[in-house]
Amino acid sequence: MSHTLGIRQAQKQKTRQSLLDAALALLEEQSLSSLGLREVTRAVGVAPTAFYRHFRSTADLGVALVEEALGSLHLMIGNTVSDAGDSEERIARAVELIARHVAAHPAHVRFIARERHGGVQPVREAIAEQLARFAEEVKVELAKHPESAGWSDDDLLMLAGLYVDQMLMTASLFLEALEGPEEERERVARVATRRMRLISIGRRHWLG
Amino acid sequence: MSHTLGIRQAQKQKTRQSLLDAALALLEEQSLSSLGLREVTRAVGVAPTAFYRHFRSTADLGVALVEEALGSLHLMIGNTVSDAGDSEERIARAVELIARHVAAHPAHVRFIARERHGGVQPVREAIAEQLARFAEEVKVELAKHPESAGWSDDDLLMLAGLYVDQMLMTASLFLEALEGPEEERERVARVATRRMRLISIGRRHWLG
DNA sequence: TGTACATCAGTGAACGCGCGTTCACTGATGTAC
DNA sequence: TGTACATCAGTGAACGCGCGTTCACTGATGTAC
Repeated sequence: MSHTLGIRQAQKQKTRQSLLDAALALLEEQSLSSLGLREVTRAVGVAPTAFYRHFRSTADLGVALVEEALGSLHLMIGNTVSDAGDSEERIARAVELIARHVAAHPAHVRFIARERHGGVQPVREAIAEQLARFAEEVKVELAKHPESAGWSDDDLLMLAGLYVDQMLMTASLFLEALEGPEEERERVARVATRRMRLISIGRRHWLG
Repeated sequence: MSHTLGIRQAQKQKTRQSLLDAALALLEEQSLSSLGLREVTRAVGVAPTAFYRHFRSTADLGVALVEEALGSLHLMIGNTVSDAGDSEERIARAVELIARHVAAHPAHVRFIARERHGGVQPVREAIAEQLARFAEEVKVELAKHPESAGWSDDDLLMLAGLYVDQMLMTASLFLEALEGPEEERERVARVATRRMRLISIGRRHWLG
């Protein structure tokens, strides 16, 4: 049998994950800069001091949450921005995918939207870094499209950044509509689709 | 002589403004949800209990800050989106105006960017309300442009919202570049200009 | 203009409470032989 | 397999501190006559 984690390591991982989960839940109604260490450990059911076995501070935990929330999204990008289908199909796919992601991971999306410009510097930086990576990856995918012929690398990165920001904006709007009626989410999807369409039209006519 | 405020009223206003100023300064390094009432009064030099003569809570103070930060911006919109000049001139004017505004009121801009998705619901709502008003006003201005012939009201509002979000995004990027070298701010201006240009091109080809 | 009373912005003491951090500890898990 | 020692995740008491809120107050400003 291959390497399994020792009992001790496995238990530690489990506690760490419980701390992350509890923090994420508590962050639905406040910002990271007001999240207390004791608040988190109380929610998990461990002693306050146990926190220090896993994180130096709540800011440190926040950085771990950024990794958890955005780290796994890189694979998704290839599929979303891939050159399969025409422009209109790609837009519909992207909006649908964002809606699904928000419904599946609302707390993660809320955390990122909230802390992107939040009061905790290391967390802001971690998010900025991940988003820059996203933009880079989107750029690479966009470059594969035939519509990108003749585009400078710089212009492609500009367009990629515009898409990334638009995705985040859309995710945030879906989030606000999550508790409301289906009708509201459809409205968000429609507006997001038209925004993407307009950008897409601008893209086609960018040169000449 | 016309009606002047009584001495008592004038002094009260002054203290209130001091509380708002002190809070805004403290919010450069944290979020509203972690801002303490005693922290604010200490910075001003009044007793903690004096706070209650002006605000029910820090959330209440936050709503007042939203009004202060965004309330005065409505007039600016007419000038920015007015139909004077061609598209390229309008974009340059808007980017320049955003840069100036960020340089003149960095703390206000930071506050809005931070609390737009922040942890304090009444403040989020106040910001959302103001931004919706902005979008509405931008829509009205856009409708006056000749390029808007044939556009539905709904599509104009979609475009207006895209512009408003773009302005906020740009303001936030200028803010991050505020402490750095001039070169960095120019980079932000260039990218923002091209984004607006792309949107503007999409706009021209939206119909047909 | 002067007087007597009302208003109310800001005070200061007091309260109970939860915070982050330290420290020496315990006891289950891991490791060497 | 069994034993003896090392590791280390989680404990629990203790600390000093700042928090939000209450309350009765003071004294300058406002108002009525």
